[in-house]
Order: sequence, then structure tokens, then C-alpha cells
Amino acid sequence: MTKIAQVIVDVPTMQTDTPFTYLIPLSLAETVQTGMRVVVPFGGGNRKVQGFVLQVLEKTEEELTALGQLKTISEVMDLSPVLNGELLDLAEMMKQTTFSFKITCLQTMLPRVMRADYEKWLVIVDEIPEDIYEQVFHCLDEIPFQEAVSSERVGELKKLKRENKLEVRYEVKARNKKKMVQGFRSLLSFEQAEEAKEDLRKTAHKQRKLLALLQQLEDKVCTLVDANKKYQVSRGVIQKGEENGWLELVEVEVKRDPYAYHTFKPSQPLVLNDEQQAACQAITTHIHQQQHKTFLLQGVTGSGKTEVYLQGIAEALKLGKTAIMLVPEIALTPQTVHRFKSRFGNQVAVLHSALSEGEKYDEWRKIEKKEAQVVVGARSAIFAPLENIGLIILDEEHETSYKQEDTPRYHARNIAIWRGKYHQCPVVLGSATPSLESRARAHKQVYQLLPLTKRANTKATLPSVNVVDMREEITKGSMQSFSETLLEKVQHRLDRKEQVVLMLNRRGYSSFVMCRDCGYVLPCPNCDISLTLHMDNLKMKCHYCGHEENIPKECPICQSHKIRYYGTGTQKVEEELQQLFPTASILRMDVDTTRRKGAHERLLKKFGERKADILLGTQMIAKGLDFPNVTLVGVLNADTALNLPDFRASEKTFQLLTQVSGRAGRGDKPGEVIIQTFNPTHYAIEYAKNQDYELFYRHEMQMRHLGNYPPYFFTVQIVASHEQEEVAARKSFELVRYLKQQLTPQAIVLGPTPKAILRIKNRYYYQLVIKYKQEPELANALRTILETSQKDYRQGLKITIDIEPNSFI
DNA sequence: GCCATAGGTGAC
DNA sequence: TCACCTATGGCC
Repeated sequence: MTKIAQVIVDVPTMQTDTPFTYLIPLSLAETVQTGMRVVVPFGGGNRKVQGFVLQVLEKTEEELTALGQLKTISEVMDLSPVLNGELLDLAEMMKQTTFSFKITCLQTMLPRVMRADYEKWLVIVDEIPEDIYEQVFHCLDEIPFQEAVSSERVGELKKLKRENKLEVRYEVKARNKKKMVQGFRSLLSFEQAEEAKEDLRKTAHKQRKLLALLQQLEDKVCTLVDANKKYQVSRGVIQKGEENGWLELVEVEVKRDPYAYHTFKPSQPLVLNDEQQAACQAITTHIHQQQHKTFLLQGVTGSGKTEVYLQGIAEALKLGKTAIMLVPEIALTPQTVHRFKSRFGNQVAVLHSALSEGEKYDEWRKIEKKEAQVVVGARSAIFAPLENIGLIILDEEHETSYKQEDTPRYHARNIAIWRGKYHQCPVVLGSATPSLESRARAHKQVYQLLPLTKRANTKATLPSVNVVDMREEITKGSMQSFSETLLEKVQHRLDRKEQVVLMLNRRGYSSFVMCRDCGYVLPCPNCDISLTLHMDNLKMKCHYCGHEENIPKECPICQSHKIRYYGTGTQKVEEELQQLFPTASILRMDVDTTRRKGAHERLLKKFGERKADILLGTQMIAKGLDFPNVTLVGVLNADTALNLPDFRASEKTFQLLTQVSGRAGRGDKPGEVIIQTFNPTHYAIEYAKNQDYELFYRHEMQMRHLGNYPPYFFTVQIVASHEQEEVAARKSFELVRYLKQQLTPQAIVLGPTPKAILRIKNRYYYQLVIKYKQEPELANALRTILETSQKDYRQGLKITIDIEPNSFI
């Protein structure tokens, strides 16, 4: 019997999107297991690629010959599997539902560092002309392949390769480096150490201390850093110890712990009110009974959803089970992490984008080694390699960031429910403003609704909300960002030493440069969009392709010098605000001020300690902040999202306004919210003003029904892009024709239309949209499109399929 | 993604 | 007739 392995190779194409069979060499027969990463030779040149083992099988000699000529696995990259059976199955589901390659799905589930690094070298294997050896190879045996390609003598090198005098060598490099530090281990028994102590001179305190430490360690390893910090034994003393033969120096692995220098005060479960109690009960019953069910925990802001999560997780842990808690990236603040760490201590692993690649890898391994039972993280944390999951939670389930924007375009909510079914455990979707899809499913009893209607802090009442009609402010002649009403209210809070949060809707609020004489706006040379002014480095920047240029001094069209900054970035509003309230201390929070690691945390801490009066920021301040002294929240421009040509515009506006309003009056003092808008009668704003989700939901459902939008219809978006506009356009017309022919007459195929931003990075984008209720042939049609698109791809025509896209813009 | 191969083109 | 190009299929 011979062992063979089914391997998915790291070549993301349609034709290689299937398992390949490899022989397992005798030397690795006991090592190779399902779910491990391996290095295999692939293709004509036998270049080495990374692969994932899907299956290990044993074959007889006859069976083996029937399989034809097989290649052999070169090496294994892991000591133990990195993906278990569940995650391998999950990858298959993702591939099928997102129309992406298996390899891409597998890689998505692992920390980035576990993707291979490939290196290519050009190696001399036979005599080559002296001058090439000296000039190109610099008298070395091999050079990086890239160096050879960029050399002036590529032609000659190619010829030498054909004559087998040169060879290409491929290398697969593992990037998942463990962090190693110097440590030491005792070589003495307790008695020997005791004797050594006696031989010491009386004054040798430090060495005596070291010996005591060695006795305490027994055969454990101690790092030099720990010896210094915890036991005040310095490097020199340890070196002396080594010379004396007391200890040996060793390399030890340390886990990077991003929260090592934080202290977490343990917190106790809070007393739940009736509604929280009922919700918690429903969830824990399902944990106990090992029964899957999806719950929609709909609670007004401040209703204590988090405490329900915490107690649910505690229950899972009590049963020896594990739990995943997903939080949107921007809500994954130190405050949030703190709440979980202080309740569950170091059982918690945190996964989010602010961590370095190494830190992410270590947190991942902490989970994999079962050192952590609770995982708190953003979207990709849904793939945490936990076993025996008892509870999965998605907080702020309506957040669009739960859907990945590039392939595989999975939605964390779907993955969560899949894993919930696999582990037979409850899944809790929590939100104050659920997505229409989820709320409709709760209505149809697909999910079970758990309502929380009261604020947990009984003294805290829902804030009163006022809408200010900015059209009137304009006629009054005030050209500022602030209405008189808002200014009065801010002054009032400043007088009372209370705090204010002001939010700018980022979209449409970036600054651009316009000529006052001819109206010329500086465009990006690669994209159909205007450049944005960045004050931090005084450059004009394109938000889509990253193009940068200097701020023009004169208009390139009419040479006028009357070129001015338009629009209001947070910086400009900050200046305006400072002029109006010279004595107020203002904190600005936007991409510019939070770019540096930990800046986000520092700003919030400062505000929490009441070292500032006003917090001015973009959407990032709308979520999860809990500052009891904030009694006024102002939204400077509520409409910018409303005007987008997107069927979710109203929903997003309503959600944002409700979320940000929830930041006011979380303590004992009542809160107030001011919403400035040019559309005071729009239903999204009206219902947000009354904090009435139910009415908004009903109204919006009618709108969706009229427009044949989700949740009444399923949607698929297909985008074709090419450097030449007509190629992209022609392809999308062809796709529409094909789809109309494949689908039932009930399916609605819209388009093709040019995308809202036709050109990005010098590529033209055309899209088409399919709306449908039931289309048994759709999956097949999409798969066919994917297969045929492989050919187009070589001609530079890219086609992407997005199931249930976040927007059609 | 990359290589080997096939079939085409032009320069002599 | 060869050198060089691009388009295309296969990779275990």
C-alpha cells in the first residue's frame, strides 16, 4: 500500500481549481495529514507551489498505476494540520456560494503570514561564457530571477537556459515565523544549587538570587527579559551563570501579546432586567440543548446587548464550550476589548486589522492550541479554528463591513449560521437597527426575535432629537457648517462642563480644489473622480488609485489664481469650531489623526477622561462609544448618504443617525441630539428623529417591494472591466443576452450600465444586476460565465460576480 | 500562474 | 530557414 494525498495547489485559476493527486514519500508517510500545508512540484518546470492537503488515501499498486504518473510531495510546511475537517468543508461551501476558487477560500481562513512567499532564482548548472558569469552573475552561482530578467542580456540567458546550462530554481518560503528570544534552563538539581550557593562569597547577592531562581524554575525555561523584569536578574549575572555551568542558554518562542501591558480589572456579571433575562434564557437554553437557532437580538442603543452576550458566552464556557464574538472593525475599540478581557481574562483572543501580521498569527495559534476559548474579532474572526463552539454572536449585524469587498465575497453572517448548524449551537445577530433582510427573516420566523426595548441604565432615557432645516439656515445667510440652534446648544454644554460629540458624514465631505473663475476641479488622471485635498502632507490625492500631486497655484485651464478649497473636511470644521469657541478644547478623530497605531485609543481615552469638551469625527465615532458625560450629539450633514443612487441609502442613513444619537445621554443626565439636514421631511430622517425602527422598517419594506429590491428579491451583480471602454461594454451586453436566455422570464436583468465611477486606475467598469426570487439555472449560468471568463482574463478583461452586493454603485 | 508547445510572421 | 512572437492548453 502506498499513501497518496489530494492537494489543492496555490494557483488561483479555473482549470486548477480541483484537487491534484500526489505521492507521499516514505519519509513523510507518518507526517502528512489532512489540513496541512505542503510544498509540491507543479507544472512543466516543476516549480514549487504551496498546497493544502484535502485528503490522505492508501492505494494498492494496481490502483496506483491506474492513476498514471504522479509527482511526489516535496515537503510539509506544518507540524500539525492548520485546517480541521469543519473548516475544509466550510471552504467548499464558500467556493460554491461565492463563485471563487477553493485555494482563495482556504487562504482566507488563515492568518496572512501562512500564505507562502515565492522566490525564483537563476542557477548555473554548466559552463557558461566568462563575461556573463562576471557581468550578470557577479561571479556567483545563482542570482534572483528578477535580476536576470531586467538584465540587458536576457536573450543570451534564455539561450543558455535552452541549452540546459542555466536552470530556474523555485523556493517556497514559510513566513509564519515564531518570535524567538534568548532564554535559559537550569542544569543544576535543587541540591546542587544549594551547594553552589554555599560556595559563593557573602557579597555575591546577585548570583545567589540567580541560583534561587534556578531552583524555582526546576526544568522550565525562563526568558532573559522575564528574569530581568520579574526577578531583577540581569544579563551579566546569567552570563556568569553560564560560565559556571549552572545553566544553558536556549532559544525560546514567545507569543506576541498585543495586550501584554494592559491590566484588566476583573468584572462581575451585571443584574439583567426582564427583557435581557428573557433573551439570555432563550439563548442559553439552546446552548444547553445543543440546538441550532438564529436569534435576532434587537435592542435600542444602550439597552445592554453586550451584557447579554457576555452572560451567554459565560454559559457556553461553563459547559466547556467556546464562543465567537464578531464586532465591526470600527467598533473593535479598546473599550470593547476591555469589556471582554475583564470578564474572561486571558481566555480571550482578539483578532483585528490593527494587529501586526505576527501578532495576528500568535493570536490565531493561541486559539488553535486551545489556549483561548473566546474569540473577539472583526469579519475574518468567523474562521477562528475553535472546536466545540457553543455560541456565535454578530454584534451590529447590519454593518456592511461583514461582507468582504473582494474575492471571496463572503458574508460573515452566512458563515456564522453555517458554523452554528455544524456545531449545533445558537447564533445571535444583535443590532439596534437590524438590516431589513434580517428583520424580515425574524418576521417570517426564520430567526427568532429577542426584543430589548428599555435602556439598561434605568436612569438613562432615550435622547430627544431635533431636526434643523439647513435650507432655512442658508436663507438666513449663515454660510457655516453650524446652525444657530446647534451653536446655542454647544455653548450651553460648554457652560455646564458637559461634553459634545459632533459627527461629519464623511462621504461627499472631502475637500476638493476648484477654480472660482472657470469652475475647473482638479481630476485624477487615472480615474473619473476629483482629487481630494490632504492637509497633513499638503498634497492632492485620489482616494481610488492613490495618485498624488501638488496643490496647484493657478488654474491649469484659465490660469486664474482664484483657486480655492471647497467642501469641508474635518480639519476645516475644526478650525471653524475653534474660532466660534476659542476656549473649548476640541479633539478631532478622522483617518488623518488615527492613522498611527494606538492613536485611536489615546484620543478616546483623553475624551473619556474629560480632557476635551468636543469630539469631532467621522462615522468612526458613531459606534460603541459610551461616555456618560456626553449630553449633546450633533450631526452636521445628515443627507450626504441619502443622495447616493443606492437602494440602501435610506437604510444606511437611518442606521447611522440612530447609532450616533445613541451616544447621547448614556449616563444619568438626559441627552439631546441635533440633526442638520437639507431633507427634513425625508422618511429616514423623520423616523430617525422619533427613534422609531418599526415604522421605518414598514415604510422601507414598502419601498423595497415597489422597487423589487431585497429582501423581496435576491440580487447578483456582475462587473466587467477593461482598459478600453468598448471591450468592457461589449462583454457586459453579451452577458446580459446570455443570462436572459438562460433564466426564467421572472428574473429581472438590469443593464448593462457604466458604473458610477466609470474609470478607476485607467480601467473602465460596466455592471449588470440580476434580481430574482427563484432561479434554478442561475448557479449553472454563473459558473459557465466564470469558466469562459478565464479566456477573457488573458485579454485583460476582468469579470467579477458578487452575490448579494452591498450596493449597486 | 507559469511553462511548453503550436502556428504565425518577417528578415535574410 | 531560423529567430521571435502570441495564443492556447495543461498542470497530478
